[in-house]
Amino acid sequence: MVNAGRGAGSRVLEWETGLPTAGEMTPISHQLVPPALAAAFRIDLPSSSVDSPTSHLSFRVDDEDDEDEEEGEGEGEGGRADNDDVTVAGGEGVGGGRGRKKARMVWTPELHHRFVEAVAHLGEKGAVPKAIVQLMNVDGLTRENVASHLQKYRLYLKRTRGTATAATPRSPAPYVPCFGAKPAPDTAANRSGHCAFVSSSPATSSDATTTKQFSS
DNA sequence: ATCTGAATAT
DNA sequence: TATATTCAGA
Repeated sequence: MVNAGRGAGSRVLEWETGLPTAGEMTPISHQLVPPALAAAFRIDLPSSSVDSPTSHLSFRVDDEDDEDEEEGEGEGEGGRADNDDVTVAGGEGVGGGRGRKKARMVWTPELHHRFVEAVAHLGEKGAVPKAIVQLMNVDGLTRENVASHLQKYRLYLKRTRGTATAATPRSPAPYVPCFGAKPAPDTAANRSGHCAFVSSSPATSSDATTTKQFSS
């Protein structure tokens, strides 16, 4: 019931402009099993029940000093507070930073989501790495990281639009092209227009690997 | 100096 | 293979 009519093209314009706001459509953290019900059934949940959308915004980097790349599964965060600041793992973050080398950055879905939102709010015009990095406010994230990802992002958008001859049965494209809209005004309040996150991956249970970057 | 595109590396 | 990092050009 998604693809119904494909005759009117101008209808898409309205669709783009009438997109819901982020806060209006962020119930991604919907719990399949309510705590009360779980308690009633004595179901043992992983532990985390309510997690904020922008709480654990931190990407893990794989430290590959030697040639040993064997990592264990590190899972289990305990305390969580209203941390709006995003931090990056692998380095100190602020201050001097004496870090190490440059590990491979892992663009976690949440991090990528922030990236997409930043780009969407900046607009096609001001979607420059510098602005994105500053808007994201991610400690540890450098422009190179964003630039690289931005390149991929643009390519993905181009691909999605270029392949429009009949149909696209190859890539369902989990993301919705945000480029093309957003005039990027300076003083005007950016309100309408948001990147719709159509995740068509219900996942069996607890799957955090829903967003698999832009695959071909 | 920053941004974009392509090549390379893992 | 895919993704991230790095190089090189505008």
